[in-house]
Amino acid sequence: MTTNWLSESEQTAWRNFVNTMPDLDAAFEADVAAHGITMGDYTVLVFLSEADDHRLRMCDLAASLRLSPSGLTRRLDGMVKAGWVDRSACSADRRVMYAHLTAAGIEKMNAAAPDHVDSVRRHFIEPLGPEGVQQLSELFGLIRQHLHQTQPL
Amino acid sequence: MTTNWLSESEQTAWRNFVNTMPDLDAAFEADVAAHGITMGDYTVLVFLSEADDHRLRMCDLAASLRLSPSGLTRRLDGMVKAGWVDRSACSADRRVMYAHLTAAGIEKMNAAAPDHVDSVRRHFIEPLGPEGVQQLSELFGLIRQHLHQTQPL
DNA sequence: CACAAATACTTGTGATCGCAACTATTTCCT
DNA sequence: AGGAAATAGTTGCGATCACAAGTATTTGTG
Repeated sequence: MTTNWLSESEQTAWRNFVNTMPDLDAAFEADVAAHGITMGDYTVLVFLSEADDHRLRMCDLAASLRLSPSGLTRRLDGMVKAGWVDRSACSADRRVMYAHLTAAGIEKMNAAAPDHVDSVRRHFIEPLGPEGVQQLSELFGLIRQHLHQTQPL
Repeated sequence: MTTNWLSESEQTAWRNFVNTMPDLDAAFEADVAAHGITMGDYTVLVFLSEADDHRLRMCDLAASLRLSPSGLTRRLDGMVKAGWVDRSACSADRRVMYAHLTAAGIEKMNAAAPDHVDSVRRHFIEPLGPEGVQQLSELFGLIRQHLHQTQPL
């Protein structure tokens, strides 16, 4: 059987998507860099700031970030050194380490968050318009749903 | 002035998008791994196979791939070692190196491309449906257009 | 209870990639 | 023509991240 190649319009859609994504990522990265952090750092700050007591178990945080255990260990190394996060043991389960947001980390989060939201507005929300936002939300909902049915996650 | 936070629906759209992207990337990566290559390798194969004489100047290829010059040098190191690409000098301009697809590289491309297209169909085209593909194409066109007007590319 | 299996985390190693610095070559300007 | 500036590529270095292996602790099973 011969390959079922993409049609003209499918091709265009795919390329629009694939070519835009790296630039969009780069735009967010560039904006948040004004605060001396990366999007990776920022995402850690987001999850910790939303958590009870501003702390999460390493394994839970790794899952949220889609990061391997070792990846999270190394990322936190940097953030601990920067003073935004510290580690604390868990008395109930001594295998567990908590990642805990420091005062400086909260401060950094509070400084960066409004600018990041603004960044999302400028690069993502505004170009799409209200209808576009709604459409894109549904479309990625479809992709996400299909992935979760299909992928051996 | 207080921060102009995202509305409920904007929040949902943004999270649908941000949470889905890594999984979608991972799905493509996992599919193409069956051929012993990464999406990075695959993209190199695509650009070279579409080029005249199956070769491109390093700088042009780097720009297409959105890779730094050094990044491309290192990536090609691996692909040369694997035998899919070789380097050749340019007689007209002795600063430039061509990246040139080998017979093995063409073979690898021909083997991987149908499976990758199938992968795009399954994870991206089919969940969206014909209308969704069209919508998403337009939406990313808007984002792309806005980025290019705004960003100091 | 005891021991196997699962879980949580860290470390060693290697891949990917960007920035800065460097060499080589070409182009531009006077 | 001649020298400054631009362009093409590589290398040193450091950051990020995953996989495999190893340690420590807890859970589950006979």
